Amino acid sequence: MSDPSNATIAAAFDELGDLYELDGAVAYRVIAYRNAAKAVRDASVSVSALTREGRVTSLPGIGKTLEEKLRALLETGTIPATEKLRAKFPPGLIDLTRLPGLGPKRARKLFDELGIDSLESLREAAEGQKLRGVKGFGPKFEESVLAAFAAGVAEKAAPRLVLNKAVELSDAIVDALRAHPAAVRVEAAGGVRRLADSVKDLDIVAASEDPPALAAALADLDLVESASSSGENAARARTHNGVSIDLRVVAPDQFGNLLQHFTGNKQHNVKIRERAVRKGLHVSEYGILDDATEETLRCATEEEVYARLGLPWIPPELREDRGELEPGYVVPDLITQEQLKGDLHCHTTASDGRNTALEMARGALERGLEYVAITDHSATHGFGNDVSPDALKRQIELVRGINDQLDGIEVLVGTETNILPDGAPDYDDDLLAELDWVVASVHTSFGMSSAEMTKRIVAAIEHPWIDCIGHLTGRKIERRKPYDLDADAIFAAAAANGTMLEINSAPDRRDLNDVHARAANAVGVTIVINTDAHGVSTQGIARWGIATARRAGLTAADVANTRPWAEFAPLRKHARAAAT
DNA sequence: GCCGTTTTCGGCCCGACTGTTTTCAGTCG
Repeated sequence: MSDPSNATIAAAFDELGDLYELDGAVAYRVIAYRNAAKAVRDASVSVSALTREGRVTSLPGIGKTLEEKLRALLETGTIPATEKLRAKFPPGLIDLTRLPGLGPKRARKLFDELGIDSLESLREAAEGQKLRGVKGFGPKFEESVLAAFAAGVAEKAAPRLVLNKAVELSDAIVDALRAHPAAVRVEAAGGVRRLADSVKDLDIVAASEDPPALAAALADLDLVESASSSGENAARARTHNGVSIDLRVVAPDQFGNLLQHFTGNKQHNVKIRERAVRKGLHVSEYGILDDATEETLRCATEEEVYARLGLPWIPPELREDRGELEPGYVVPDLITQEQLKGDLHCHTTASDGRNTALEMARGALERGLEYVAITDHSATHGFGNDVSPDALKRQIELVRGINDQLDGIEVLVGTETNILPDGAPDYDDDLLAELDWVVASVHTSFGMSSAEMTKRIVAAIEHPWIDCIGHLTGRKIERRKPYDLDADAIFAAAAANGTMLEINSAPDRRDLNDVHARAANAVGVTIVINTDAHGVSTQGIARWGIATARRAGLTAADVANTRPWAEFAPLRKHARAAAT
């Protein structure tokens, strides 16, 4: 049995939090488990390893009790308290809380008094008008339950929107509202502003001298299917494709407070308010109340909000309570897309791309890059998109010719070679040696154990001609889980071998993710940000890789392909091997 | 259940809405 991953441990703590909540534990105990789950999820090292080393209580929110539970999980594969509570509450009980207006307390009450233990039994009770018999429940609740079932809310968890789709929609709404005469300022907030992997809904904030007019304007947008206003200064809407939008409007002199509040994330805000309370200050979306003067400071800008709290302005991408509020934290000068000088991973018509190598090279040049690597899929890729060894030899000639012909950009010939299950690339070493640059990626056999997958990737990292590992975990955001691997071991091997790890910029990959990128950087791995573009039209997607790098706190100096070609070139294994 | 410039106990963020209530607990963002 291999050690549980951080994701597995975090899920176990979340489940225990849910179970304690159903059990009626004091709220702070439940919060403690949720906080611990977050700390584990955000940890840049293996929590299993920390536990074995006796250092796990150094993580914020993990004390002696949770350490004990972690030890039990490692030794027996389960936590006794979890087993006990699972026996007490049917698994379907948690599902009930997916319904609007039904939280753990009320779900528990329905279970105790009516024996409701699943979505199905809840539906039957609502249809039979049995719910109104329970104190605190009435006909309106029965109606809302049936409406939720009719809308399909109960059947599946609400889908989350991958960031690029969310940004596209959010931009359209923000632009439309800005055009309204009552608008003074309109900005996207929430996960869109933090450039999270995906978002649940869109949060939009605005400043206006006439809030109701702007709230009403949201309902009139073409892309809005239905809208309801809740209060004069707020509106909630749904788009035709089912995305929820929350709009909040305040006076211009409070806009900074509102923007800060709705940018979040929740943990960041909670920590900010907890710190503020110790200074006699109370932070809300309307202002900062000072106990000493009983006056509320309204802030037109976010900078004022943070300054009043004795903090530097923190870029939204870093507002995740991952250390950015700790004393002495220095806000890094985060990398920007304009600082990228090269792209080391893209495809052409030789494999599954839509444009030729010449077109991709020109596209990169037009985007201001100094170097680009042509890296088509390798011999065993399949789907009819593989490049045989002979075809790769022809590709070498072709790309070398393009490089001679194009001024202003270095065009490298490379490959994205498959990492076979035994860790070997699928071209001969002699052929790989002829290339300028080799990315190696896992495209098959995702289901290996963590130990096997780690061994496989480390073998690739140790290969003399593999310069870089592509999309390390294979995740597809909201569609496919990352494969199991020991990230710490892989980062150590990459640092030791001088093998680079990419942040793949495909908006549904962003792999390395933010947590991994931070951890890899911390142990000295050389990181590059690549587009993996399959056509000229998507060569701009580096913005999503940049977003992940910023969320990881990386600066230009932390990312190798911000360097000019003359400085980047010698960092490649291909250059180092040629020099010896 | 965690934690400390309120330090080993007694605290632990903010505001709004909802449906059900006679004053509010629970839920949500």
